[in-house]
This record gives sequence, C-alpha cells and structure tokens, in this order.
Amino acid sequence: MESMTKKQKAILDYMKSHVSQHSYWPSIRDIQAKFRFASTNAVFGHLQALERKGFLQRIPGAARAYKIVPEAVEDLSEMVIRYEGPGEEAVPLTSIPLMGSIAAGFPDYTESSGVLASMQAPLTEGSRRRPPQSFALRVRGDSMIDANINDGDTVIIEPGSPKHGDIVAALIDGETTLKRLIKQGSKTYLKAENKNYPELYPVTELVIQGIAKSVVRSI
Amino acid sequence: MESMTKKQKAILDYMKSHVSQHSYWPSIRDIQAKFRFASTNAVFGHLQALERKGFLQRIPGAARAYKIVPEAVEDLSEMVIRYEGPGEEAVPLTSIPLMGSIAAGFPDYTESSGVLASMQAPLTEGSRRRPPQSFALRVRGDSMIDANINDGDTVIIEPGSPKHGDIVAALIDGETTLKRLIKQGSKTYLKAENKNYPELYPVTELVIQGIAKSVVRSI
DNA sequence: CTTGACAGTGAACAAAGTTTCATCGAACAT
DNA sequence: ATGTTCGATGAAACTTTGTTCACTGTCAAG
Repeated sequence: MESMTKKQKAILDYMKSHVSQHSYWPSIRDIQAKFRFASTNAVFGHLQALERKGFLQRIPGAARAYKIVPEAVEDLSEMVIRYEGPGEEAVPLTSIPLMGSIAAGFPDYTESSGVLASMQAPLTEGSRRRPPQSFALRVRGDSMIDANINDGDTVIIEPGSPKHGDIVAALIDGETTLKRLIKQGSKTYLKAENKNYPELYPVTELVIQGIAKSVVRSI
Repeated sequence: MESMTKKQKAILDYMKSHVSQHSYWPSIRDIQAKFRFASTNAVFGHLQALERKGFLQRIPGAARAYKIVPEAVEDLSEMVIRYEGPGEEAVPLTSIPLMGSIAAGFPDYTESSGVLASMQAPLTEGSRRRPPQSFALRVRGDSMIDANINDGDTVIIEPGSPKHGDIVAALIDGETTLKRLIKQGSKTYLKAENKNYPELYPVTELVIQGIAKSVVRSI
C-alpha cells in the first residue's frame, strides 16, 4: 500500500484525535483552521489522497462523515476512542496494539496481530490514562508461573521506571521475557517467578521494555 | 434525571447504532427518513428534548456532531463501538458493563461501576462477537483459586449453555459465585476450584448466570 | 373549559460544509 | 527543456443540514 506523506499523516492523526476528543469528525474547515491553510481545497486534496491510498473512507456529500480503515492504521497505539461525559469526567477507551513478540529494543509494530482495547478505570487504578506507548504481549513459556501468569495469557505493558517488585518485560538473550525486578541494595536483578528457574539475571537499564500492568486470560 | 419517552429512546438508540455501524452520526434528515417523519422538525424537537433531559449533547450549528453522556446510558450493554474495515472485515469493539455484584436472577445494572471494553478477537477465538448480554464481574473470595482466578480479578461472563468443565457464574444462597460445572452421567454439580472447599453443589438450570470466558487482572 | 405539555406538519431560511474550476510554483524524473 | 506530480491558493457553485416560524391535533391536569 502506498504510504502517507508527512502532512497527510498529520491530518489523519488530527482527525482521529478529534474524534477521540469530541466523538464526531472535524469538518474540512476545522482541519483547514488547525493547519492554517488559506484554502479549504488544500485539505480537500489531502483527503482525496488519503482516500485514494486507502487510509480513509469518505462519504461523498455528507458532512463530518468518514470511516477509518483499521488495516491501514500504521501506529496502532494512536487508535484511541474516548467517551466524554459532562465536565472533566472523561471515560477513556484506549486501544492497545497486540504484539506477537517484541524485537530489538522497541516493539515491532509490523508483527502486530490485533488490537486490544480496554477501558482504563476498571483495569488500573484511578482515572489515569494508559500511556500511548502501551502494548499487549502474548505470553509464551512458564517463567512467571508462580506469579500467576501463564502460557497463553496476554499481558499489558506500559513504559515507565520500574520499582522493586514490579513485573517487567525485559530483553534477555534477544528474547523478551517477563521477569520480576529485584532491587537489593545498590544492585538490581531480574528474577523468574518459577521455582524451577532460580537464576537471577543482572540488569542494565536498556533491556527493560516496560512494566506489566494487567493480565488478560481467556478461559 | 428526567427519563426519555419511548420515541426519544428509539431515536437515541438509532443514533448510537448508526455511530456504531458507520462511525459517524446521522443527520437530522437521516433520522427523519428512518422514522418516516414528514418533517425534520419532528426530529429536531426530540433532539431538543434529549438534550434538555441530559442524554445527549448537541453542538449547535455543526452537522452530525453530538456527544453522548455516558452516565445517562441506561442499558450499558448497548454501548457498542465498532471499527469497520473494507468489506466484511468488521472489527467489533464491544463494551461490557462492569458489575459490582449480581442480584437476583439478572445482573443489576444500577450497581454497575464502570464499563469494560475489549476487542473481541484477541480475547476469544475467531471473529465471534461478544453477545450483548455479557457483563463483567469483580471476583471476591477464593472459591476458584485453583483455577487461577483470584480475589480482585475481573471475569467476563457471557450467556449460553454451559458444557461440562465450563466455569460459570451461579447463584448460590443469594450470592453469585464462580464454580466449575461438572456433569456426571445424568447429574450436574457445581464445584469450587479450591481444595479447601470440597463441596459439590446441586444445580438447577435457573441459577446459572452465564459462562466465564475471560479473566482480567491488574498487577 | 381551559391551560399546558407533547408530538407533529410544512415551508422557508441561513449557515455549514463539500466540491469544482482555474491557476501557480517547486521538486523531480524523462 | 519538458511533462508530471504534489501542495497550495482563491473564488465560486452547490448541497447538506441545522434552525426557525406558523399552525394543528391530542391528551391529561387543574
């Protein structure tokens, strides 16, 4: 598929974030104002391009009427839907890319096999928003079996500075595994929660992918 | 809060389902056509009423631009968001009411403390839609501890006919508990997955609330 | 009986919004 | 040199859409 230009992506991003924040699409003139175009036709052209390239579907003649094409979403972590209540009581619905695995250093979004969406409040505390860099990871293996995380479970990983006792996604020997972070005095280790794997791994900051916040399991 | 008339609810429902299916709001004339009103003003009046009663927020002058008020959603199981791709590849995002507890026979929506939304595919198999009567239940107690379901977890319950071995939400002594369904010959029992609770409960069809399909746990 | 709320018709208006046309400069490959 | 694509301008045409006004009927409460 043909890819977006920078401006086209910016416009599409703005449109999506507008939907997230307001629950309805922006008009062409809204977009024009946002990007300070002198003519509506500038926007019109970009929208045509986005539709031709397959990232957006327009409903001809209808106002503020579009469909996005999920398959075309490049950065899945930006696919955010939100319900807004009166006042400040926003009810965020964040969708999270689901990774089959994690490659060197950063999640490989090209391997994503779906999207996991969850409402914030019930899954974590308070009304905190899930950071956009969050991702979900299907668990393989039994390294965390004693922490009640089993093969086939899905773990939601968020970036952040892990504290002692946090379960983190860490890159060990080129593979991402879940481990518990152990801080002992000035030393930091990673520990598998499986009594059959008693080893402690030394840790450098860079291998930490993020902190596990939730576990989802199908029965 | 003032409640909706039947027609107002029908219109609001149509609007929500239109958003679900098309990802943009219907115009007043769309609604007019749907309900075969002879005048747009009929719709206009209903929308005014819905806004006055607090169920809907309109953006004056803007086309196809509304916000729904989550607190005003009466039947949470109808709050469905869907992303539609090209062709048949719809990607359903179903939101599920989260119950604090379950009262006699039916989920008590008045006790709902939030909404849990999840994309179907990653959590269960195939592209099956989660039935609209699904709900989520916060687990209290340790009756299923041996099935890896612990105090504080959230379980997603779907209606259906449970098979042998399924984990079900069942009403026992006026309280909803999770139990595993055991069919032994012609007899059916409910069994707690905790070796400290070895009892088998006899079962009548009516006490079964639904089948547990997923478990969500915050770490 | 009257008042008022509710629901609806029908027509018209004006704003909002999309779309088209003609034109231009820059970047870029032929 | 030259055609082509892309991004953008400016103005105008046109459609969609929300909104208003005047008027009608129903139904229940006071």
